[in-house]
Formats: sequence, C-alpha cells, structure tokens
Amino acid sequence: MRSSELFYPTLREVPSEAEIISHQLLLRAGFIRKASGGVYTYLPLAYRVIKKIENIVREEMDRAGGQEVLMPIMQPAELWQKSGRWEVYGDEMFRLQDRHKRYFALGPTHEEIITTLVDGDVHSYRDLPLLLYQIQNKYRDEIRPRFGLMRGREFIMKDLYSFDIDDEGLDVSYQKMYHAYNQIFTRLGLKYRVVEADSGAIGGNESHEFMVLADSGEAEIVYCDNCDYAANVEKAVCIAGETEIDGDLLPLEKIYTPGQRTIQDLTDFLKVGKDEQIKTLMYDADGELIAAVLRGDRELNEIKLKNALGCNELVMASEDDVRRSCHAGFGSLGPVGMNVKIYADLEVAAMKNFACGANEDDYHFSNVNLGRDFVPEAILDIRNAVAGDPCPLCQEELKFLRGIEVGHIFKLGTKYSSVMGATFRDQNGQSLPFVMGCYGIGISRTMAAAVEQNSDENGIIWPIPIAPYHVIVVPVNSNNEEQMQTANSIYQILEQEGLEVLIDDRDERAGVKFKDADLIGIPVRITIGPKGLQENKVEVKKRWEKEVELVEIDKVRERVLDIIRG
RNA sequence: CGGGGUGUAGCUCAGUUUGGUGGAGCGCUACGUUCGGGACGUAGAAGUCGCAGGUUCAAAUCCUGUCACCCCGACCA
Repeated sequence: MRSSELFYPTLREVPSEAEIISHQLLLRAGFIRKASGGVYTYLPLAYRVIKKIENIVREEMDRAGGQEVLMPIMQPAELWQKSGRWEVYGDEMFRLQDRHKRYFALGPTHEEIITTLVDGDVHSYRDLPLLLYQIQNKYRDEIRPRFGLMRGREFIMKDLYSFDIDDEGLDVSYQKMYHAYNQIFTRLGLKYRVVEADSGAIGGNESHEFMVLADSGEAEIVYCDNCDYAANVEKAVCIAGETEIDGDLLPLEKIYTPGQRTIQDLTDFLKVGKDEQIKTLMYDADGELIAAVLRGDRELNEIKLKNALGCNELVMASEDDVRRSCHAGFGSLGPVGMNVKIYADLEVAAMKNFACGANEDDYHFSNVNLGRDFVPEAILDIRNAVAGDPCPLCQEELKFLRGIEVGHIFKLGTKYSSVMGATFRDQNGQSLPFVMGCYGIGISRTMAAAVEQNSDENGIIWPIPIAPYHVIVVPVNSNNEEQMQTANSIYQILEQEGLEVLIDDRDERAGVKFKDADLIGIPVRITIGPKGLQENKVEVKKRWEKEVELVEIDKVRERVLDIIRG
C-alpha cells in the first residue's frame, strides 16, 4: 500500500477530548474518529487491526469446536420479556419501535436469541455439546461512556455460547474456552492475567476475567506472587485473620460525642484508631432494612454482601428510613441494640473493645464486643481486600495491579434455558434444560488495550501479530529516483513474501515520514537514504528499539522475515 | 443521576471579566527555495463564535433555555 493513497489522517496535536493514551493515539494516528459519545468509526488502519484480532479469535474459537454464526442486532422485545430481562436490563438497553409500535432492543448481548434458536432446532442430547459464536457490534447505553474505545456504547464483541447436557459437559466446554482464551491473548502479544471474577448480572456461578495489564485499567486485580491466586477485587476472598479474643473485655461505655459523625471525626475526638472502630452501613435488601458492620478503615464490598444475602436488589438505605428504624441518623449508628439483621465482617469478630455509634444522635459506645453486646445474624466476608492481606490460598501477602477487562467467561448453568423453556431429550427421553456457558471478548476494547500497553512518547508500538502493516518502507526523498527504485524493489520483494508493507511515497520531508511511521506504530521501518545507498545498504529499525541496523540490500528480505516471523 | 468543566477556522487555543467591524499557531491551496526526525518565504481560502430566544442603537461577550462533548462520583455512617 502506498502511503500517498492510504486514508490515515494524522494529527500533530492531541485532541482535547482524549484523556487516556490509547484514545489520544488512536485519534492522532488516524485510526478512529468519533461519530457520537462512545460511538466510533474505524478508519482503514484500525479496521486492519480489528480484523487481525478477529481472525486470531476466530481461529481459536474454531479450533475449540466453535461454529461461527451471525445473529441479529435488532431483537424483538418478546424474547427479552420471556427471559424477564426486558425490565431487569433497564436504561442500559437501547430500545426502539417499528412502524407498528412493536418494541425491539439493540442487542447488548445474545443469550435470548441464541437460547431460542437452539431450543427450536436442537432436540436431542445426541446434538450436544454445541458451541456457537459470532463477532459483531453490541449496543449498551452505558451510564458514562468513556476513554474512547475503552467503554463505548457501540463496540465489537465476540460472544460464544455453549450448550451441554449437564454440569460435567459444561465444565469441559468451559475448560476449552479457558484454554482458547489463553491462546488468544498470548497470540495477540499482550501481557494479561486471568482472574477469578464475580459473575454479576449475567448470572451463573463460575467466572473468570482476562485482564490486560495497564495502569489506566478500570479494574483492580488482587494477586499473589507466591501462588497462582488472582482475582478481581470485587471477588477477592478475605480470610479471617487471627481470632484472638483473649484479654479483658472492658465494660461497655456510652460517650457523649456532639457533632461527631465520621470515622475520622471519631478518630480525632476519642483518640482511637480507625481500626479500633467499626462502621455500620444500612442497606435496603429487597425491601428489608439490614445493617452491615465492618472495621472503620475498611470498605464494604457490596457485591459480596449482595451475593451473601442472595437478594436481587441492594441499595443504600435512605437517612429517613434509617432514622425511623434506628432512631438515629447516619454517623451515630451501631449494632448494639439495633432491631434489624446485622451482618458482620469476619474481621469484626476478631476485634474487641471497639467503638461505634450508639443509635442515638451525638452518642457513641466504646468497649463494644461482638457476642456480648450484639449478636450478628451472620459473620461474613463482606469487605474489599487491600494490599497486604493474606492470600486465601497460601497466606502470603496479596498485591494489587490494574487491568482492562478484555475477556470474560461464565458458567450460566440453566439460568436462561429454564426461564425460557429451552430443553432437549436425554437418553431416557426425559426433557432437560440446556446447561449453558457464555464467553465474551471485547474486540475493539482489545485494540485499545493493546495501545494502552504498547506505546512510547512517539506513538503506538503495535505487537507484530496485530500490527496494521508489518513493515513501512521510507525513501528519505521521494523525488530521488535511485531511492524510489530501491524502495519499490524492496517493497515488492517483501510483499511477495506475504508481508504487509506500506511504502511512504509521499512528497514529504524525511522528518514528517519518520514521525508518522512512529505514530502509527508499524513494527519495522526500512529507511532508504543517500548515505546507505553509497554502500548498497538500507536501514532497518524496530519500532520498539532505538538502534538502527545497516543491512545490505540483498539481505533485507531475510532480515525482515527474521524479525517479523521470529 | 449528582457534581465540575468545555463548545470560537480541519486541529490546538486566545478574545468573554469591562458589549463597539472575529484573532494566532499548526493544517489546507498556489508559487519559489529547501530536503535524514513534524522546513522557510510570499500570496490565498477558510468561522451563521454549539443552537434557540431575550436585553441593547449594537452581543462571541450580558440574561434565559437547550443541545453536544469531556472529567469526577456511591469511601459516606
């Protein structure tokens, strides 16, 4: 491809709308342009990258036994009503009406469609397992689309759905996908980590996320250097510390604490550490008021609490509700004498003589003890893990990283098949719901994540497997016949080898060509200039290294193949 | 949804406080010089100042409304 004909409008300055590096560089390098908030056009360079990612994904899905299909983006409301998600999905689903006022959804995901499809045409255990996937646009009206391709309202996703006879079959399908995903992200040339995850709204009981490591990632990863443990912080297990309740339990004391509301207030006022207090958080769990108590310096993990309670909706209680039930406002709450169910974090059970609100405005208790002064409904793991916590597997200290979630696999079980009545006949002629799994990869997000992980001050540095072109040939002066001839001949030789080559034939100064080549991140640059030509040599430069190699012209083919093919 | 910010030429921004004929740099077009890390000169094109109302002799500037874009946010008990 000739640069003079390629549509890649590069920008010299950083567009003001872009905050993170991948967004800035994809805009500057002429890969993407915004059509609307969270909605982008992929220009030629970007689309080449997208197709390369897709093809690697496709190959691994096919290898794992998947069959590619293409389902509709526009989905009838009835299917969503049948699964119950027409209501549940809420504002995040784009909805539209046809001329007959019938409702449709723009597919945010495809469980409803695929379950209906398979139910209609698969009737026997003999036809299972079945793994179907597609790669297409997904639509989610995110609360806050942001960071360019990182969180869009329209994005490209690969989604595979597995259908099995039973849980053992699902385990096999899940393992296949787990393995395929590792193959994919390894082949893409990205540094990533697999973590245990919460299965969230999609449902199901086992789930892993594939995280590309990057400081700008929205997800926090907890991991252990000593063993394989790694989890999303949402999921990371906190184990009970040493429970040491020995020592004297001091008598409960009520203290006048005018105007003291926050943990920090109390720390200053009572001169007690945050780890010697507990905080009490009131929640509305499916309409029932409950209290969660944890150490003053900890954060509640709502997902853990919600999972532990098994409730559908968990929201913070309003101050009015709290006052009605506990006769005190936020800031003076505590578990002692409270007439709602109390769920205590594991750590609270290991504390003694701690301070907390007295359920009376402007009063707190000190020397409170669990068991003596209040009895919780349950003692649970409901806090967020923090750096330094012991690993739940090996007790070594846990560490933290940030990551971008690019893949997520779930065991769904019969969650969808049973509500939608999707069944097959087993060996005994019995009707059973399909046991399902679903497995997603954010294709467009993966492209952004790759940039996030691979760039320098000059621009993008594409990993070779997904680079839009492998090589860029740069004649220093396009008006010099000898240079252009050499450039063209190298260009042809490399293309004949099956490499994807760009030749910068533009009538631009060398500096401009170099800047653009760096910006768009082509892995190998071949520079043809007067100095080299005198010795019958050209320069070969790897985008990720500073040094330039001088290579004899008839050895260029070999040298470049060596770099690209490894 | 709450909070904050920004909309002026293709891009980055000044001008708005204190109303009085819309600017710069880059990019673009033409010509000339230049030609190994975003060249220089000359000439030129380019903007209903996000949109709609209002105030005023006069609005990019003041007022009201509205739209779009960006950032932050359940750390609180």
